[in-house]
Amino acid sequence: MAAMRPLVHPSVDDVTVEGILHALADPVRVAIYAGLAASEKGSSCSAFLQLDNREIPKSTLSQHFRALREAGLIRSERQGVEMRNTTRCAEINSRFPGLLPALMGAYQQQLIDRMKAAKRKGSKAKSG
Amino acid sequence: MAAMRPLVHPSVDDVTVEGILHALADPVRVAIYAGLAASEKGSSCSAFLQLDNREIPKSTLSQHFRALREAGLIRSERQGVEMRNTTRCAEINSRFPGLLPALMGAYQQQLIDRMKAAKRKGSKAKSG
DNA sequence: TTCAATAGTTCGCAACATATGAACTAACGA
DNA sequence: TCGTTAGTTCATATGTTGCGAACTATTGAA
Repeated sequence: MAAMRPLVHPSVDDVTVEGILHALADPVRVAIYAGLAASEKGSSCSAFLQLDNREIPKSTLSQHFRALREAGLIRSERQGVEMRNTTRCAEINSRFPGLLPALMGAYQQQLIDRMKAAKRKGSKAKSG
Repeated sequence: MAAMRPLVHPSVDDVTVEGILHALADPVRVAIYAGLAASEKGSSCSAFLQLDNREIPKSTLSQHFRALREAGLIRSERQGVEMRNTTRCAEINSRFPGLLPALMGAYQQQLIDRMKAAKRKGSKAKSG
């Protein structure tokens, strides 16, 4: 028992904006997506078990990958004992031009702002 | 009893990308936001009780406005017996340049694609 | 004042979603 | 066949959402 059905990848025409936004409204999933986008040949799931100094349980991680997959943001294919995950950003970019760059750019901006804020606070209070 | 506390509007510096995406991952809220963006002097809540040929219960509508407000996307102020809701898109645009246009543009694209698909289907099956 | 009308909010609960430990499947190599 | 590594599924506890009913707030009569 416990079926282990094949992975679902929507066609690019079935990808929805609300699906993308929902998937990328979660910081963990954004970090995963950004990591995949940065790596040239994709990454396994377990590459993200430790993320941003935080332990992610692997069942949780599996759910996050599923969310990204079913939103159409990534493609996952088995490669031996592990999974090769890659972004589908080219496809999505051709359907919704500029959406993903804008999203990721805003997250990047937010990260910069937060680092600046942390630095300000750090110099004010000497040592957290 | 039943407190009716004052409306919460985050400062623009406290607006988060994940908050915006979560708020705009809901088609009803997107329709509201788009409606507000289109109207010159803002709209009341009840202007959206009927939306896209669908009845929205007013308690539900109230929650949607709250979600948009607390994500920092709109500002609501009482004006007599009703509420004046306006977008905060200028503020957000200066913090996350291009994010909102990209989002709304993608939704617009999706709408166009759906209309095209419906037309195709309509001419194939004569009268769906 | 008191009453009614209009516009939103809050409450309570049912339905749905999410996070995670435990138990599982799947591929590989010894 | 067994062990190992990688990921999925299940059960469940906890969180979130949708909506009817009951409430608050403001205005405008009477």
